Amino acid sequence: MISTPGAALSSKICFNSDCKDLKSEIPRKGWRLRTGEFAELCDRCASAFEEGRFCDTFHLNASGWRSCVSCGKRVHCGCIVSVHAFTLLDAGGIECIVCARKNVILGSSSSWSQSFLFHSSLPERYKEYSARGWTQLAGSGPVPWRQAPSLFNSSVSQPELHSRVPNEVDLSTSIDRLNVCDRSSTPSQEKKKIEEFSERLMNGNLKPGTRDIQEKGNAGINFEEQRNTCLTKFQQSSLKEEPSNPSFVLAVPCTSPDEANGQIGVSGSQLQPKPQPTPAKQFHSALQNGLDSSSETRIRNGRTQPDGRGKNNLFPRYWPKFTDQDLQQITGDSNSVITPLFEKMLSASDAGRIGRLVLPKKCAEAHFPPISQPEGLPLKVQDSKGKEWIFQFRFWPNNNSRMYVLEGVTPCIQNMQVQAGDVVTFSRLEPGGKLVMGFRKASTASASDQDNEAKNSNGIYMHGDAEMADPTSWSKVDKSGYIAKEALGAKVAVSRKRKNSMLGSKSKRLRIDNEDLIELKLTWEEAQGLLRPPLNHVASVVVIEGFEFEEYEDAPILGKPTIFATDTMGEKIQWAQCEDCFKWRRLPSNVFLPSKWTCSSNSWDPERSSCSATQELTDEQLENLLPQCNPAAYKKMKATKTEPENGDALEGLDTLANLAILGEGESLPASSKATTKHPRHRPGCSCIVCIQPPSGKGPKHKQTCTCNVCETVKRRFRTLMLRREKKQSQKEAETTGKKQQTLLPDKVRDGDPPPCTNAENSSPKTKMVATEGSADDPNRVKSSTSPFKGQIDLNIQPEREEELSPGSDSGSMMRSLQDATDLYLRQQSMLTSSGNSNLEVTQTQPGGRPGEEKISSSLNLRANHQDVDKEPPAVFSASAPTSDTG
DNA sequence: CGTCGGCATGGTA
DNA sequence: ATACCATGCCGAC
Repeated sequence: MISTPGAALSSKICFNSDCKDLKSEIPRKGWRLRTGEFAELCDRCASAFEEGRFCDTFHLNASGWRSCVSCGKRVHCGCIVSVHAFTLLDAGGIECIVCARKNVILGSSSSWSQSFLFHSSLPERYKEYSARGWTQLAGSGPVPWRQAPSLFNSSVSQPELHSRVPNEVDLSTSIDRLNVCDRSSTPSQEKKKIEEFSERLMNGNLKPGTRDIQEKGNAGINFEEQRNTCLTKFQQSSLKEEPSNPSFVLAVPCTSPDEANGQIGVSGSQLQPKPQPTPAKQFHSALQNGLDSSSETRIRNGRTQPDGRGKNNLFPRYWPKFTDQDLQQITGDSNSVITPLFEKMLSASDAGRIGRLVLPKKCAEAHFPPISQPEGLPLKVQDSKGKEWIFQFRFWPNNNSRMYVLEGVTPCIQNMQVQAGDVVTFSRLEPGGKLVMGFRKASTASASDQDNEAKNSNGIYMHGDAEMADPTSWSKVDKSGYIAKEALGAKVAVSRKRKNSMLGSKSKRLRIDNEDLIELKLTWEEAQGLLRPPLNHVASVVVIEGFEFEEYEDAPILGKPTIFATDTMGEKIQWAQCEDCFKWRRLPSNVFLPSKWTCSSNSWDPERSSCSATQELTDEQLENLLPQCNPAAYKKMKATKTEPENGDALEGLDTLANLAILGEGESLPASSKATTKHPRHRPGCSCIVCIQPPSGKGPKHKQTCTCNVCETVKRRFRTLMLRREKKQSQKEAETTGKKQQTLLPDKVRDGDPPPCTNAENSSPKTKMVATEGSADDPNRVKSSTSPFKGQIDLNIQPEREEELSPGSDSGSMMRSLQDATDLYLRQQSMLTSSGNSNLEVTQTQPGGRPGEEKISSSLNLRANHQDVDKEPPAVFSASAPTSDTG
């Protein structure tokens, strides 16, 4: 597909043989050819090339597309244009340059600094540390690394790297290379050598002269932190990037003057430059840097290992699950960047009086300084209050392996008032590379066991020191958790009061299972479907890995539930209910309503822009429009005069969304949700839905936020869209005939009530319905017909909940609304100017109790992937009645 | 006798 | 089958 260089260069035609456009007078350079010259391209192709979408544009049907083993993104590996967009992996497969670079950069930036090492007072140790400095290595050049040499040499897009002194560069990268080798493929002998070598390198960076306390026996003593060294400075410089160099943290086009091509923006990197995160949100960048950026698989499985070292090695249960609040609590200082490392649920042994915290081996090796002697090193750790502690980081030989422990943790653990079952988190604070320890109370403690934990100990992430958690900032989340706990009743009560609770590994797992016993029947997809852009906000479009996402300044909202239908003219419409008079009004299908919409806002039908105007729909029509969906919901929606929605509606939605996500293991049995299937949405999940404060309240993620949470949500959303679209296509192909039969637009006019919108079109939402039936039924996700238990009415009021039968089938209602959601999503993809409308989805919660609070969660992301637009909106089987019930 | 330190054992992934 | 890790065990103090 690439024509021969000579011919193309000499011609007036764009070098791209698939283009044939004329080059401009001053042709733009594309990739470097084997002759050394550059391909001369027309503007269009040059732009595509520079933006990294050349192969996507011109080689889509060519062979050679492969998927990045890390993020799953497809990369064209079959031409010269994209030759630098990927790197071949030792174990086979390829990794896109974004991931490859990210991993390497992560390795660099994640290098622990000695600032959290307590400097040993032992002379031997000093000898070891200082005898062989890393400058030796620096002078000897980079340690062999063959996978992605360009990753280390970029200067165009990573000026910070060049601002570093060469030694620093060599040190950081070399050590991490060593570590990468160490953790991945080197034989044990060599591994040991490398490990010790790297250890010396690391330790050589220590300053022998600074000595604060003795090596041992000082656990729990606070002290002033020591300042950093050049390695730390590197971390500072690299993480506190200049606004003009925003691409360091984000994946950047692979660019290197050392490369033959020197091209920029090959397909491996499709991220467009994003606004620089504010300093206060730098941890987002760090997170983004450290966390997976594009893999649905990884999203499903939880966060990726955020640190370069040990990446892909840690078990999911050790993956950190930090929320913004957590990070902010840790950082406090807005200039700090926090990088989650790992977390561990405290075992009885850990929390016992022995004061030994067993560290997961891979975590220890990945994130803590290498140690070659069993006595290890004293480690400085700062807790979330800013208090600093000294632990002895050491290991025991064990079965030809090592068992890493932190000794002397008892004072800290007692100080934090954590116990077995609680979770301790480790993260790194930049600048300084300080090791930060946080705690998260176990989520399932029964109230009787832990009255003092009250609402904060309900599975929503918080730090152990309860007084640190700002109650206001947690209000909504607390409510969510509170509801969850209430709804679950005794099910989730897990006693933790025994000091030596003997929470063995088995117990631990059971514990996790219990955490997941939130029988909320909403899936992530469902929750996603609830989210709408805020009103009257123009979205900024951010392109992430080739996908466009709309981002809004304000928190997303959940809009008014409407029912989509097709009128007799085949025009798509929707029915919305006035907030005041509860009459149903006909609206164009592409409009979106705020949650509190009234007739007076009905600008589309002036004649019915007042509550005094009659309703077009007859009761019968309405009845037929709704009941198939959900009698309970119908009852509610049909209600003509009940108390208006209270102001907590959105709160309730937040709660719902939180709960929904908490329960997102979806319909998996709790036991299988625990650690492997969907660790993300366990209690403590840090996904945006779980952590997002209610609309308009509390800190929000900015539209430019690139934190892992936001990125994850975006990717997930994208995947959701694709999946749904695919399903939709399949289903539509299967049921086209049926639909045609059910589409009887004239019937309504004749008095035949319109069927529920979802009656025939629930296919794309099948998966979303989910979760009905037994929680143990692995197939229930696929079922769209079984009773839809456990739904939550997002807008329900406690008073009204009483009318709802817990066992009532509101699934069809949900499906209806999901249909609407689907329509909305598709419309969003097609109608670029309709971002100011809203939908609202209503569900009922069987376990709902009067007085329970509700919150709302919101998120407004829109995937604009081409695939999403391929299919037309679903044809809704409901027709628009035109008769007026007067 | 209680605690500590180190190692061994066995369940689990 | 293996590695990991929770914790049991035991000698030293």
